[in-house]
Amino acid sequence: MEIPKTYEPKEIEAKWYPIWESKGYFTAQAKSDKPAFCISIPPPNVTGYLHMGHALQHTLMDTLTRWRRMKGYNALWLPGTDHAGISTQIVVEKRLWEQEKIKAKDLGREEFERRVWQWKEHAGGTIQRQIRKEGASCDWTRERFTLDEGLSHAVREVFVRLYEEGLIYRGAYMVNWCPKDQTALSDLEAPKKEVKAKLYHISYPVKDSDEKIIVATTRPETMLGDTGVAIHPNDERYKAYHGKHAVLPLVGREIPFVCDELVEMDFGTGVVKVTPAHDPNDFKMGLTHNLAQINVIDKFGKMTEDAGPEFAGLDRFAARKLVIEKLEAQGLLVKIEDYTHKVGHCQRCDTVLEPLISTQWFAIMKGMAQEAIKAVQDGRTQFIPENWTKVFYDWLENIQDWCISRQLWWGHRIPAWYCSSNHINVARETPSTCSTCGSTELRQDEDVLDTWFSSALWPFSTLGWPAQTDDLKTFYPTSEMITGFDIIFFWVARMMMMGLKFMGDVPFRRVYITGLVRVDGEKMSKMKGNVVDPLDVFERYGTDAVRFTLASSVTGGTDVDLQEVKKKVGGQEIREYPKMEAARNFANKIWNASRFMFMNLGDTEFNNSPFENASRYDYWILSRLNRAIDDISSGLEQFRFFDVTQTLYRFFWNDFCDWYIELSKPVVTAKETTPEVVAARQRVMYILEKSFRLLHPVMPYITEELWQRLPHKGESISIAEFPVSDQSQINDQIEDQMRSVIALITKIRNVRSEMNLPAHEPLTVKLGIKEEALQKVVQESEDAIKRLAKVKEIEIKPDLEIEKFAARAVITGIEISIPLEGLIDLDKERDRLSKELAKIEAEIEKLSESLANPNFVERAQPKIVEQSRNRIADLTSQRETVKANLANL
RNA sequence: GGGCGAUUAGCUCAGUUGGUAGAGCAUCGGUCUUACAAACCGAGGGUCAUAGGUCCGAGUCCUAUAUCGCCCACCA
Repeated sequence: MEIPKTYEPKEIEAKWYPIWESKGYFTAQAKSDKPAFCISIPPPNVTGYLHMGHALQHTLMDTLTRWRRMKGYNALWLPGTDHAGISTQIVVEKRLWEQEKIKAKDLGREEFERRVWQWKEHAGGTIQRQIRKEGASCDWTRERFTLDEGLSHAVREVFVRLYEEGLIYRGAYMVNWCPKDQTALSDLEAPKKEVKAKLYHISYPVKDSDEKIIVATTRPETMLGDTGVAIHPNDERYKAYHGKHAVLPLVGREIPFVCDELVEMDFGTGVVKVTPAHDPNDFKMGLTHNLAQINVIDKFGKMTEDAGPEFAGLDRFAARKLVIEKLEAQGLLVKIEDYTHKVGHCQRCDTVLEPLISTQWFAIMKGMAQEAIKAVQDGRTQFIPENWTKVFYDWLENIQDWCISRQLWWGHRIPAWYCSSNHINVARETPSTCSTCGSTELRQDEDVLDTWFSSALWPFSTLGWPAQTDDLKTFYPTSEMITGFDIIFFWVARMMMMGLKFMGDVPFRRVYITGLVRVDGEKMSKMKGNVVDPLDVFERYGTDAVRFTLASSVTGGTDVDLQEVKKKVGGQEIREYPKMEAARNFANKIWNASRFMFMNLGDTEFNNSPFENASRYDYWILSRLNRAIDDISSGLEQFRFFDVTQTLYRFFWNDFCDWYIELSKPVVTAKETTPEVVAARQRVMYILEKSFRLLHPVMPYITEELWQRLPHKGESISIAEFPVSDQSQINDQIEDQMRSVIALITKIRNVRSEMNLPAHEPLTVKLGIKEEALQKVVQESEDAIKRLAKVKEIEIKPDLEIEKFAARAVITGIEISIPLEGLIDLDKERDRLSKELAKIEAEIEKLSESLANPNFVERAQPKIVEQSRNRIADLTSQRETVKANLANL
């Protein structure tokens, strides 16, 4: 069979995915006797592109899904996309403007919606194609989109039920308003950012008095809407003002002093101006003290008529300047300080948000939040790593009502209709008459729901809810949720609440929270130019290699850091990723080990139990294999992806390639095909085949390709059984024995290298081995030692006599002498032995210190004490040997 | 202001009931040994951030401190 010398992933990857998909390997059964396993994908933006964060999470999800599928689960990885309200709408609006100079408003709602669908059809599908490239074993027959008919149905059902229960209400409250995007936002979409600003101290005259009080504000323009001045009820300094009024400068309005505990006496002067219409705190105080709400800023961020003729129409920031100028002119500006504080910004467009009072829909989350907390407390859902649990609790404990309406056109329209008398009709189906007054003139609410509202239903809406489908019965609760910490509140918490509310059970059993993918410790950003495009690196290193890299970078849920090395090639800068190179090399190693086997296979048939009457090293690799199976399985169970990949790497490269293949070579490559030779080939094939299956969840493409080339019949490794370990094949004794053989070979090589001996000159080696069993082991491994350490003659005795011109070494249980008449450099040998002696003595000293301590001997575990004694005995004998050899030089 | 995480070899990171510090990459030396130079063989390199404490014994547990990073919060 022709097989190239290096692994070329491109064609192989392109070949397999369509086969997997068309054969239906990833299609789960709605009803099955097998245990169910399900992961719902965190739906990416329908018009989005794959980034490294997806690649990371999808790799983990795919690895887990493939593993479970191979273990015989009815495994479902359910894919889909999110309509992503604001961001999609913004993208389409921008395109319309750039390409056609049309504003959305001019198109009208229906036409605009049609255009977005059009754009979705056109640009959509990209992300799905890219997910396929990752090798993701999603069940595309069950793909969902949040604006699907089915999901929209679920959204409506949930909205109506919550409304009927009084958990959704409509009202005029203060919300975060984005003057650019023209919509309300939830608190989560309004991250606070530190801003360098000024703190303006303004003096307000007290009515019927010559006194003035000083207030401090970062937003002087809002003073035009002040309707009160607040002080702390216990503040002695201002007791005299209780019940009095201040006269608002520039406006002349008389505004009352109010007492409120929200005021911090220690901050500034302890006096706060109160603008109920433009600050969340002031809004609350306004309600408490019945203060008027005067809107002086509109939804575009411009001053209103109520701000007065001089200010009306001005931008809020221009108004700020003008207010300051005027106050200064009147001598009412006391001072301006530099001040750094946090200001809410739009998550999408970074515009400084304006707190505004507006009529919106809200969901009351407190009760549901408590249920979600309980579900985690009693272990129905588990966070991994565990420390996210606390973050989750803290947020839910302090949850506020969720503003769920958005002033957008792209999304699930709120199922509320108003008659001409503004009676509210919330209904599953479009009503024809008002349920309150019977009016037939109904208009639907213009707003849509927050994107996250539909996402919150994702784990059950995608399985067919509210219909009681087989899918829903089989796969809910889903098994694992894998996502980033950045959407724990946006999404995970809300799924928990909605799942518990509407399904009566948690949406998933475990949540694995991943970190961020960084480059050289930095967040990726277009500005920095350090964005890594997954498709680009798939192309350059192979998808399997990138997957392996990502999986191996996942440790305790901490961030994944890709190192980057910049190289100039022909004046062009190329960015390389050493970890990916290493993983590519690993893939190449797998390729070449397989190549070795295929080259020597002939017409050898596959044998499921080729380990009858085999050699020690055969049983050794079998033991190593079974140990690896255990480690990999428990690692996958516990999301310990680093351990999984490391075990795969070490088992395959170090144990299998470096030792087993080398040890097997003479038999496997023999020209004559005796039954022993056939058996040896079958053993290599057996180990290799199991290795492919172990590797497959992480590296699906290369393993499928190679597995298919094996002589046995199997449809696809995707649906092959994941190896199960056989404890009876794990053999500590044999592993110990092989450790000695390996140590011996390594030591001889080491001496050769250290003594600068010719690389190819076969050596004669004398070994002093007292223990009979070990003697036997070494004797039986003579051929291997000769070949792998380049030795022509081995002599084994219980003790070695002193010899003048020889390099001497010692390992546990074995004394080594390599006669080097004429080749030896005595000074060099003396140096080498002295160093060795120093090492041994240092260890002896450490051990004897603890053994000399009676407390250690009494209190330490007996096992540990015994180990120390054995070790020290071994070291002491080694020391004597080295000393004697040194003295003889 | 609260909370969380990190600090181990030049770099990136492992280190699961406390019991002689590990890997990959990089470095140095040697090899085309017919699977693989994207390879093989060998070597060097760490007072585990600092200071205390518990313990026979601490990278691992406790308490402070420092530096970095992240999250949450209604001091205008």
